[in-house]
Amino acid sequence: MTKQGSWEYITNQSVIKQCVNPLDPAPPHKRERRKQERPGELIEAALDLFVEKGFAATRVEEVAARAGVSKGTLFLYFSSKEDLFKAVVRENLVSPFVQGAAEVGQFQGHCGELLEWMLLQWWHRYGATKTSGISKLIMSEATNFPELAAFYRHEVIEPAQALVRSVLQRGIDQGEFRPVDVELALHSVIAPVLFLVMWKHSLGPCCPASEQINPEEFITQHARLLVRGLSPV
Amino acid sequence: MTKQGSWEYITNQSVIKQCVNPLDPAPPHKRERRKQERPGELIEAALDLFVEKGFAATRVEEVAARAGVSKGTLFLYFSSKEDLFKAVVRENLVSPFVQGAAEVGQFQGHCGELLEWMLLQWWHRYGATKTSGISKLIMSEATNFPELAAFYRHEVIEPAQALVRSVLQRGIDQGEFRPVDVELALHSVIAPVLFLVMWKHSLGPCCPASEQINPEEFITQHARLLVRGLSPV
Amino acid sequence: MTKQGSWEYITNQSVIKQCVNPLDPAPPHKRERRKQERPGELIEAALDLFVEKGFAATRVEEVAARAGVSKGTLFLYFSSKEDLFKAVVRENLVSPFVQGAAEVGQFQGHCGELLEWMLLQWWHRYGATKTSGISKLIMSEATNFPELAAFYRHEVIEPAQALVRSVLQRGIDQGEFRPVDVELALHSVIAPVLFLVMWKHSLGPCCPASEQINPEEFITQHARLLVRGLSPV
Amino acid sequence: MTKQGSWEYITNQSVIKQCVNPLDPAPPHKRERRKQERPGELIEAALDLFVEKGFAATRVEEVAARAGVSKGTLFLYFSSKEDLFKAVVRENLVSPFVQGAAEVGQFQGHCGELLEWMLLQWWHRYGATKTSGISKLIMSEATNFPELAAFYRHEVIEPAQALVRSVLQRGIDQGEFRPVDVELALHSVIAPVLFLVMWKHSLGPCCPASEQINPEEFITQHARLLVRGLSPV
DNA sequence: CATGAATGAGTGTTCATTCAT
DNA sequence: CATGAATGAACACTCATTCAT
Repeated sequence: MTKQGSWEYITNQSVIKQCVNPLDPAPPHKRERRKQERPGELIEAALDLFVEKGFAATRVEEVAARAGVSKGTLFLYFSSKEDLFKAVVRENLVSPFVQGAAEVGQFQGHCGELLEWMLLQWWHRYGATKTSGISKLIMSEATNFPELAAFYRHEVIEPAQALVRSVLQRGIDQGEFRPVDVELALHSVIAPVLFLVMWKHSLGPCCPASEQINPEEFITQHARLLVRGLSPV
Repeated sequence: MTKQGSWEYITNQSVIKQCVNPLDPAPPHKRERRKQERPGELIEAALDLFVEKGFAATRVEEVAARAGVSKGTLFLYFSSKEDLFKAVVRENLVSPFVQGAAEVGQFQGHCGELLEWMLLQWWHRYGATKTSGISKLIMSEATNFPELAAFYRHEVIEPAQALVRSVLQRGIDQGEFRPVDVELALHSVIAPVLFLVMWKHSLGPCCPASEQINPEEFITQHARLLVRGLSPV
Repeated sequence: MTKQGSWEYITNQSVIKQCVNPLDPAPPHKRERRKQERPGELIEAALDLFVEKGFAATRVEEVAARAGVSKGTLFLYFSSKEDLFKAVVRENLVSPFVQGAAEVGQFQGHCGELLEWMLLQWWHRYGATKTSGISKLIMSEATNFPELAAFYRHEVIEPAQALVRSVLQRGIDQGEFRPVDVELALHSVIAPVLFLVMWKHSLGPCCPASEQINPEEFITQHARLLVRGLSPV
Repeated sequence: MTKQGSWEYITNQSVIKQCVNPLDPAPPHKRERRKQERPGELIEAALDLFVEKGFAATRVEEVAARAGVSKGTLFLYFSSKEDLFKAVVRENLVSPFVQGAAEVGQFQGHCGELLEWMLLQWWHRYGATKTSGISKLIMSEATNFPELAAFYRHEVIEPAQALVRSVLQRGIDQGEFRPVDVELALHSVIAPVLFLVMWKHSLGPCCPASEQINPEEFITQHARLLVRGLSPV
């Protein structure tokens, strides 16, 4: 019970965090507006550019320009380019599972259907959005920013895995799935969609239109393949 | 006789030496002439550093130093940093792949088994080695070096996809697999192993031992899930 | 009163200072902000060094140092070494020429006199100054920097030729000169003064005083020889 | 007399020099041929390249390659690139006036005709040939190689000036020319043809065909303009 | 003698970071 | 607070010169 409680507490915290998020503040006084919004505007600009060009290839001057301030001002809010990068990742690490997890918990019905629905939801709410660039960013720069990698693992990967794990386990418990190794199967579910995100932000853009993957179709077929592979008999 | 004997002995020694360590033959001179070995040594050093630090963050001088030569010497063998990278890819990905593809062509038997075998082979020969860092590197830096990305797509990705595609198609033609969309299924096969490689070179190292994925087990189960999912009835 | 007087005196001084040496106004700060003056100072420094050592042999760092700034600052104002050179040419050759050409247009009188006057003016305003080193420089390095050569031809040579051509043609039309081939005659006018410039910046300095050419006398006599050679009867 | 004798002696010397010139040796033994010819071949290759690209832009490796030897071999014969440059200039400083001077001395007739003939001869024998690149080279690099400039002045310029001076003086003495300042007039004669050489090796090649100067026509018209300008009445 | 592999100081250019105003 | 001019340490790449063979 304590565990569950503390888990809820953490969840709440992160929800609160999301509200206090400087990107979305209560309407401030006109005079202070600019000042308070600065960091958020810089982070937003930086997110775009980091995702598009990577950490090394993004110039702070460009970030500042896109945020409509001077280069010097950027360093007033972030002590270094690395610091800015960390802030970008931290700020955008809104786990797309917080809300989704609740819905999943209330889901009544076949786990196979749930799995397919979950993956499609994940794609629509996260994978298809700009924010998914964060995942690419983290995988790309993990070795240079191990602390961010750990942060991401803890805040995003593990909750996501827990969610998928619970669905798979429920499917097995209900006799809907064969008793496979859940820890391994979990990656069969997650890997392709994470890969999709990586692809979208790396090699995808340099492939001709004829070779583009249709994400929804791919996810649907993949989910069905897996569910069929998991089903008993 | 003694003289002759000792002479023979020396001869043998140097022959042995050559077999044991061809990189260090006879007393090495300050200015060694090893035109034959240089490119290989440089490629090896470059592989290590590119994998470790990424393309942009690796300085050519470092590569040269690790190969035991000066900066200028590197440019004697490779006309640019990009050229060096291409050589690394050619040497470590293209050549081994060509060899592997030939073996697949000769395979007689169930396509399901072939699929599993292919993925495991791919893991042992490539995924498990440091060379697989190249794949991570490419995905990380593709947007900044479109020429490299195109080169990789053309030389590595497309041949690999063609191979998997042919196996899936054969399976369908032989009635072993259901007539799924091959272009989509292909990614269900490849994505998880590529993701495994990404993971290994990014977030993997910051996970505790307890959360490590056992690659062989994962690949085996994944292949079987897919094959089961693909099988008719 | 003394105070006021001395104050006035100081004010006057600084006004004078500004007139005498606008480069050193008020107490200079370590990090001076002189966006207005910088380009001019850099162009001036570049002119000196280009003339002295040639384009290729001049290092941008040296130019920056002579202008009292760092290497990076130079690139704040000029995007490349070639760009800097073009600015030097524009500032020192193109602008003054445009002004001179206007005066020629207003000249009323004998074309023979005009020719002599033009050549002498050209010498005083350009040939005799260090700026004329640019012409030598261009001829020396034209083959290596075709873009610069084309730029110079277009911006300097052709306008100058057009000017001389127009004077010759007018002389012929007015019956003051014989109807010679204007395109050839044009070079008889220009070549000697350009040669004078080349000489001044190449072999001249290594000739003993006794062999120095007096430019004004030479130009005067040359002009008169030509005019006499061009006159009818 | 002594003067004249020593002058002749020097003339002979330089003729002898020309014969001993490694570029044109008596047929040597086959075995030694290569060795003896090396420096000459290198100098020839270097002349071409220095003329074409200037000193700084010519790479010794290119010179060696054009001469068919390795880079190392070049340094066997010339201790440095500068040394090679000096050898090129020295070796090619065959005064085109040695033979011409004799012919001029024997000329009987109008000095005006002689002047025109001299300039045309000079063009055909020197200006139009590859060797005229030397003049361009020297003017371009004079400031970097003052000793070569002095050498050139002494060996080429002064004899040439003496020749032209003598013709002008004779013309004045014979009442064929007006008594102008000979030292100045001399440059009116020489400058245009030297300029022609500079032009040919610098900006000429980057001008469109329509703007090319026809050398013979220019020299002819220029000579006639001058002679007319010099003639009395 | 001739080679050519190796060197390393030097070049133009970029960009995160600083700091006087 | 905000600016933006200035900095200087890098970096990829070049090339005259050396020297072991």
